[in-house]
Amino acid sequence: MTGLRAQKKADKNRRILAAATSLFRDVGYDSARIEDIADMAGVSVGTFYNYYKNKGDMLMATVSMEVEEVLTSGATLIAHNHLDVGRAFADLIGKYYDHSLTYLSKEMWRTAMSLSIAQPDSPFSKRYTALDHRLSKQVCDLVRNLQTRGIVRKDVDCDAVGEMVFNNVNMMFIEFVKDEELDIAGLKSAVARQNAPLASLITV
Amino acid sequence: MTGLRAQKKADKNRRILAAATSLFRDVGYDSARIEDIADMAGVSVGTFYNYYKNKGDMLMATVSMEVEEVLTSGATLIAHNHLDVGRAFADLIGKYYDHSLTYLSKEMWRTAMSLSIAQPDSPFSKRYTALDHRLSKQVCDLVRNLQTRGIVRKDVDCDAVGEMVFNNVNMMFIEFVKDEELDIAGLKSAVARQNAPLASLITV
DNA sequence: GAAAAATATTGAATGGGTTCATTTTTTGAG
DNA sequence: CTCAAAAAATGAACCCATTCAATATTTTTC
Repeated sequence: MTGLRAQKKADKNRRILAAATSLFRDVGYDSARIEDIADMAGVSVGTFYNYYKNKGDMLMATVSMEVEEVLTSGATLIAHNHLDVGRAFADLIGKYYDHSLTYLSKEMWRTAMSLSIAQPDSPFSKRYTALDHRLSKQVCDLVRNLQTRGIVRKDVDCDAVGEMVFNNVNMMFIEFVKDEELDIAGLKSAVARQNAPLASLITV
Repeated sequence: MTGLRAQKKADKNRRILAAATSLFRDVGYDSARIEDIADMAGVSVGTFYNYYKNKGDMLMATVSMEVEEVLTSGATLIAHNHLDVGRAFADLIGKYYDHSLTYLSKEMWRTAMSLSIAQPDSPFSKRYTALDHRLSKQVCDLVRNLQTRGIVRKDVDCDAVGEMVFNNVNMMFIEFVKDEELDIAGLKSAVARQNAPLASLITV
């Protein structure tokens, strides 16, 4: 009657998540063995697999959290009354990039991206891709908002522009996580430079 | 005195390459076991590893061939006297996409991309990234060429535009290889639509 | 409250990429 | 031709993620 089962389950889930997060950050994703995670969580290897489909699935919990928060913070920003297209892009993209390393390391991002490309039919990839699309839509929404408010030319295809800007943001982020040397400031300024022509030309 | 050693080496290398290419295409990259490749080539597993650093390294031979040919065919196209920016983009990008599945399957592309992100310090990734940069430069060159010939506005940053267009091409290609349903015609038209605003606005 | 059913845990076994100590082959000097 | 050194080939052993049949625990039924 206590829901003992559910209680234990929740507890174990918490312990496994904590152990994995800690080890991923500590020794890196690749070096964190399932056995180590299970040991640290006080369960067996088999139990780990009852809670998570596989090692990559573990990452999604964290990736998901990271991106959901990014989306939320982006949504509030879109409502602002931006006066300048380039500035608006920089603000939104800045929010994305600034938040990106809150829960995930570069290595964890690389692994997540790598998995989502390598196994596109896995639930992992599906979820990752869905998050990407929501981010892309958000950039499109920003462009549409600017157009409605008369800042962007009436004759531009907002989705086309939004998707192009987002794809560029994404690709540059891949380059960023591939190189431990690069920092967020450099990333931002490179993207701002790339955005400049488009931003200025679509401005009324 | 015959250079017997060198001769055998070249022969084995050829046999391993042929076996791997054939199996990757036939049963897919993941299902092709090193043991199978070695068997088909008539060598031992250990010998495979004397010739290729690892399984992913095998792919690079093919990826490299594919991209080198794409670069060559792109280079001749840049010299043409394009009159329309959108058309010029579509022609170059079309060449890239049309050639992309000559030697590689979508699965092989996914694996190659996935590896290049997951292990950025590996020789594999370095080579892959270098090829990507050359492609990006080629798009920049096209924009510069159009600007020199008075078709693109004098005040645009050709590299910024070129990089943005290429990054979008690349990201869309990732989406393409992630989904076995998508075809090249659809890919081309989606990218053309995304390019349209930028192409029209940078035109004199 | 005892037995049956449902659910969860376990760790040894599996599979495939990669390594490495040992063996075989080739080369070149005498 | 002979033999020692160099180069190449070999496959059993290793590492880890993942699976699964056996075991243990919790819940439900009567």
